[in-house]
Amino acid sequence: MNQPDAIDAFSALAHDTRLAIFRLLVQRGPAGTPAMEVGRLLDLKPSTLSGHLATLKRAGLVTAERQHREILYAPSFDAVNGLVRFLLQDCCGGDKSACAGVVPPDV
Amino acid sequence: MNQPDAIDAFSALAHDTRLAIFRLLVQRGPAGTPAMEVGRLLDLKPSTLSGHLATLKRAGLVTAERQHREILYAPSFDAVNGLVRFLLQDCCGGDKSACAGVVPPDV
DNA sequence: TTCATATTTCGTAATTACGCGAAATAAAGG
DNA sequence: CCTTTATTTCGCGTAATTACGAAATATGAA
Repeated sequence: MNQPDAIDAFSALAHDTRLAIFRLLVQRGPAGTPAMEVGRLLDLKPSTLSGHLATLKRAGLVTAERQHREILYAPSFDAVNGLVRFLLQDCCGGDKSACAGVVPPDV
Repeated sequence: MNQPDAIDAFSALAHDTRLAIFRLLVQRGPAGTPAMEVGRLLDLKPSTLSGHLATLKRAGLVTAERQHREILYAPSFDAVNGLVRFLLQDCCGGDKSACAGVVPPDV
């Protein structure tokens, strides 16, 4: 993870509708959810939905796979982990004891 | 954590300079870093720095404490944890086995 | 108080993001 | 091929964000 990619990811999540989409995909699980179903559940116009899904995909936060007529979207947990690791990189000047308990041990 | 607060936090991080400031504070540790030193290290004008620090503080990502003449800024690790928990809430429809290993166990 | 240091507020101009209607494109079934 | 379903692209008007100079404010030292 690098700074520009992290900014793309945070920008993607910094939006009411996109954040709702991502959290919905998280709750639906790694098998993926059809775009149309996302739009139906969140009451989004097709063009608006398409733009937001494209933004999330470009940011690496979701993956897309065509299944017959529909496109299934699934969240990327690796992306979330990468973001957190990037945020907390070299935490506390290497003094792990300073932030033990509040930071995952593998950062 | 709720949706509007999460959006404020992600918006705050979705900016080149603010992300650099936050990561610098993380690396400096919980004792805090004077605003002026942040500005010196990242080469920021006072008004620009002030605005960005205020944004990060409003988003709950950093804390500020006056120490003599300076204001010490420190990162909030709790805020990061809260964001991640919010993002991954009710992951995979409650089927923890679906995302074991990629998601912290306490989400 | 007087001065120097540290930080915030305000105004402005340039840039970018936003939703969504309409039209175009893609894929699969009949 | 033709139709239906699913998704994307384009264009427009609107709204929010940005950096930063200049001035104001706050704090502590002399």
